[in-house]
Amino acid sequence: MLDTPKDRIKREAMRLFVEHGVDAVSMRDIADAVGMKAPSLYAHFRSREDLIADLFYASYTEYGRQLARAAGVPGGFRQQLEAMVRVICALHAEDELLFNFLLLTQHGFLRAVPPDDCNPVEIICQHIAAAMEAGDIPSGNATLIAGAIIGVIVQTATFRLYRRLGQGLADHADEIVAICLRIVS
Amino acid sequence: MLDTPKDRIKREAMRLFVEHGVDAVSMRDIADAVGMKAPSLYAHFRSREDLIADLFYASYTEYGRQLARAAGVPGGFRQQLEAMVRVICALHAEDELLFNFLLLTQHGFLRAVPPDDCNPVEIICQHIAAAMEAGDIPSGNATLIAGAIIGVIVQTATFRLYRRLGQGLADHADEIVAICLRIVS
DNA sequence: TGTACATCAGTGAACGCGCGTTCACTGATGTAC
DNA sequence: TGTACATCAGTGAACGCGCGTTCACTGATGTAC
Repeated sequence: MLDTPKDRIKREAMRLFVEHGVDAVSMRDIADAVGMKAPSLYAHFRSREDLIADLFYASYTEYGRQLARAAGVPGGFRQQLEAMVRVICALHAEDELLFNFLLLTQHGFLRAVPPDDCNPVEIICQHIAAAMEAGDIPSGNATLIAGAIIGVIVQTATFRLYRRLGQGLADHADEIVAICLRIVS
Repeated sequence: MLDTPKDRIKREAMRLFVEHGVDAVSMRDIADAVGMKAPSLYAHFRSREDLIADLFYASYTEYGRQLARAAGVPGGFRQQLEAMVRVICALHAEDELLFNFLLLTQHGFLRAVPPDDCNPVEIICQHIAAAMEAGDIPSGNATLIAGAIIGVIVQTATFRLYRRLGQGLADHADEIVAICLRIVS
């Protein structure tokens, strides 16, 4: 079950997209990487766009679900923020390719992503706003603070992608948590 | 001198790239927007790639120069950091289209950008490292701290791009400066 | 066991299309005498 | 002033190419009797 043709297509497509950019990779390129011919891909995905959207949205909403679960840990807001940051770091360590794919393709999709309960950005924004309302952190522009926290994480992943950092997010988790806590202080 | 054909081509190309994504815009699209036919573009740029690279690198290194100048203000490290953050906010206000273009296309170019004196990321990294050496801020992983600061700014611009924030960077400059100072505290 | 048939992942050949780019040409503008 | 010529931004038509996708077909595998 771990290596169905469909899974292999998804993995190789993701690898090529990260390596060369989504638009530089053709259906023939993907098929080659999997060891198939291009028409065979259409037995598994209705179209190229379908394949890409499947890769993006499935992963993005899964990230949202994991984040929502972490946000539900007992304790005060700072414990919840720490749990959220750590789960993102863990997701990066678990599948860096997937994380990088989301990082690189985000701008092609974010316009179309609905701001629902599985949207990671929305989840963080709402938790910051709630913490401000509850008086757990100094009040201010919740969206701006949420953006700052997301920015710290995303840019660290970007630095890792471009080899400015020698280790992944998980190896810097303590420092990233500390920075995020300073932002909400 | 402000409206040569070449300048109009650059501006319309940038607008279309930001609006639809670089790969979704053809030379014919750009020519249409300018009111020309596609072959005319080749009187001004040797190729499509040349046009895009020109747009990106010229702007990116110009940002680097402005940042380097801001970093040279007299005073301690915190004054310099504030000056750098404010100049980026000002650049955003001055030409939001250009800023967004750099934001959206960065991943297509960052692999190829040389880490020289005009690279904005490099400038910030080096200033943070120097401040740590000098004991102006607590020592730690300079690259990580630099990434955090860059992340705060970049993500704020991203939130603005996707209309999560109603105002540009310049209108939030005070808050962004405050967050960045907290990061290096 | 052998035969007929259903299933289905994968293929080879072909399609129409839009792309980046080339090139001979046009037509307006400036210059020489 | 008028005529001949140079310059040069812009154009119409055409090119070869690689793209996403379709479709009739293959060939291996499983099932029925």
